[in-house]
Order: sequence, then C-alpha cells, then structure tokens
Amino acid sequence: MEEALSGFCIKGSVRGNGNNGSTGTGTKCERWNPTTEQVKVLTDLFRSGLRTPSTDQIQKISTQLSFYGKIESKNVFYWFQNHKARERQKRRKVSIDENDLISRDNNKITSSKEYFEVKEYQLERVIETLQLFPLNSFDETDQQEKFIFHASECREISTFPYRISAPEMDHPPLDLRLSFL
Amino acid sequence: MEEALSGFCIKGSVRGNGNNGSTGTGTKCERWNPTTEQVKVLTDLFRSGLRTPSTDQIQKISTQLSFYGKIESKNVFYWFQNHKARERQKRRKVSIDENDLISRDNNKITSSKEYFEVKEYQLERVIETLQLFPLNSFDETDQQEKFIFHASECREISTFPYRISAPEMDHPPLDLRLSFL
DNA sequence: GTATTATGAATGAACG
DNA sequence: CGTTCATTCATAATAC
Repeated sequence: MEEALSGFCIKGSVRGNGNNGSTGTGTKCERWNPTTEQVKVLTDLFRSGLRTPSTDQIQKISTQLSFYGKIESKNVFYWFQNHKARERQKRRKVSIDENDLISRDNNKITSSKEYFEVKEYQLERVIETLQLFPLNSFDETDQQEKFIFHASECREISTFPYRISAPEMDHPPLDLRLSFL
Repeated sequence: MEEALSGFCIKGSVRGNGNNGSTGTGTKCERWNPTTEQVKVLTDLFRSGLRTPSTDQIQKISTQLSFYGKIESKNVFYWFQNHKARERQKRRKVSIDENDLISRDNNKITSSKEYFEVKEYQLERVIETLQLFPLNSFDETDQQEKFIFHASECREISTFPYRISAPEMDHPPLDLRLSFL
C-alpha cells in the first residue's frame, strides 16, 4: 500500500473561545487496514455471537489474525466495539423508521430495509466451530437489548453523580496553588 | 493567534448554552468538547499528581476553565475519571501483541514492527507546587507535551483502552479452527 | 480530482 | 473503579 503522505490529522476544534494551539505536526498516523481474511474471521466470530471479547480472547484472535497480516490487539478490540455499536445504531435507526408501521400485535419487524444484516439471527450459544474460547465467551446476552432509551437524546444530568464529599485524600497535599484553589 | 485553520469540524458545536435550536426533535445536547487549553490545563493537573479532585477542586477548576470555553463541573469530574482509568489500562497492557509473534526463540524483537508499546511517560512526579497555568515555570522540562497531547493531531497512541493483565502463558495451542472459513 | 461512504480510532458519558 | 455505550473525528476506500 502506498503511502499518501498527507495524513495529518487536523482536529479543527472551532470554538468560540478556541484557539487551536499549534497543530502543525504532520504526524503520520497510519491506521490498521485489515485484510480480507482478517475481516472474514472477525465477522464470523461476530456472527457466531462474540460481541465483547475478553482480553484473553482478543489476544488469541489477534495472534491468529497476525498470520494474515499486521494486526494488534487493539485493532481487534476496536473492531468489535465498532461493529457492535454500528449494528445497534443501524438497528435503532431502522426501528425508529419503521416505528409507525409496527403494530403491537406483531412483534416481527422484519420489514426493515436493512434487515439483512440487522437481523443477524439470534445466534445460539452453540458454536462448535469456534472452540477457541471455552470460557464464557458469549455471555454478553446481547439479546437482552438493554432498553436504554435515554430519551434518544442524552440525559441532562443536573447533578452529576460524583459526591466526593468523603475525605478521600488519595492525593498528596497538593499545593495546587492555582490562584483559585 | 491565527484562526482555526480548518473549516471542518462541521459538528456545529454551539457552545452557547446548549441551545442548539435544531428544528424538529433536535433536543440533542452535545457533549462537552474541551478546548486545547482546557485539555492542557487538565493534563497538567493530572501530571502534577491530581487524580481524584475533590468537589471543591472540581468546582474551582471548572470555574477557571470556563474562561476557555463552556464547561461544567461534571466534565472535569469525568475527565479525571476517564484519564485515570485509561492511563491505567494502557499501562497494564503493553506489548502482548508481540508476545505471540516473537515465539520463544529467545529472539526479542524490539523494533521490527509498529507494535510499539506504551509511551512510557512515567512522570507522575507529584509536584506539590503546581501552577495551573504554566506560564513558564513548570517544573518538568523533559516530557513536555510530546505525545500526551493527543488532542490536536494524530495521536499515535499505541496502547488501547482495555486492560490486559493476564500473565498469559506463552501461546497455547489456540484452537481457532474456523473450519467454516 | 472531488464527493461520499465505510470504518478505524478516540473519548465523553455513564453503568454495575 | 473498571468496563461498556454512544457519538464523534479522521481517513482509507470507493463512487462519481
């Protein structure tokens, strides 16, 4: 793969007050580019029910996939994270889109336009072909679906959950003379 | 100060009062997007040893950082939580990726691939005399903001956000027999 | 060559 | 606190 050495990320953070510091670092960060075989294996694993592989699993997968090309554990990690997230995202969108037609009488919403992938079937936990992980590989219980509807937006937490009133003092005296502290 | 070079960041980050005014169901409350300065200050505080700021400190920090842009106490709180957690995670897992490749040939590959490892900024010097705004008298001089500043450019962070602590035996048989492939 | 899409990577927010 | 979710950013790949 040729290197189009032009990849310098510009995180143009435009803000009212923002003054982007110097970002003139042409750091070339190359991201992992999975091979076809790697993607295939990962996809199969995913379809087999693996959603959130453990560290151990990730390492094993990474090791195996390294045979097909350069890869790191983090790539596997991210891959699963993204894949899972995007599947949900897609399902959610479809669901919302079809939300008008659905009737409470039939819970089958297979009329989605993208159900090809969305359906994904309820992977059963019996994947003999993937004996790689004898452990609780598929304990994700993704079907649980977690009804975190969050109002679709984002919860506006007025009082955020931190209550550090306790004299934790896990940090040194910290002179923190920040002129304000 | 030159202006933000990039015209990107289309994410209409209205940093007003969360009033996006998105027509329709646009009740989207965006998440905090720290400015470069804010990140810098927070990073400095963290590097100075602050790990779990008290409520009071959070308040003060937030107040000060609000000068650079919209920010809330909860943002500061979360920032420290995330930063601390991720630092730890990164450190726990380092180069297990190579661990497998380098077979037990007693041949330590140390610079063959991009499987770099942790940046290893073992600072954590707990500077008691921290100054929030390092005008120029910041104690440390070495590890300034080489790579830890992953907010404005290509972050070449190698480690990934999940812990791997398993002593991990060499490399077991690995029954990844995806025969169906 | 430019616009769009797909997706790797990053991180704020929040859960358990 | 460690882990997970959701959203966003950046870029390789691809369409136009």
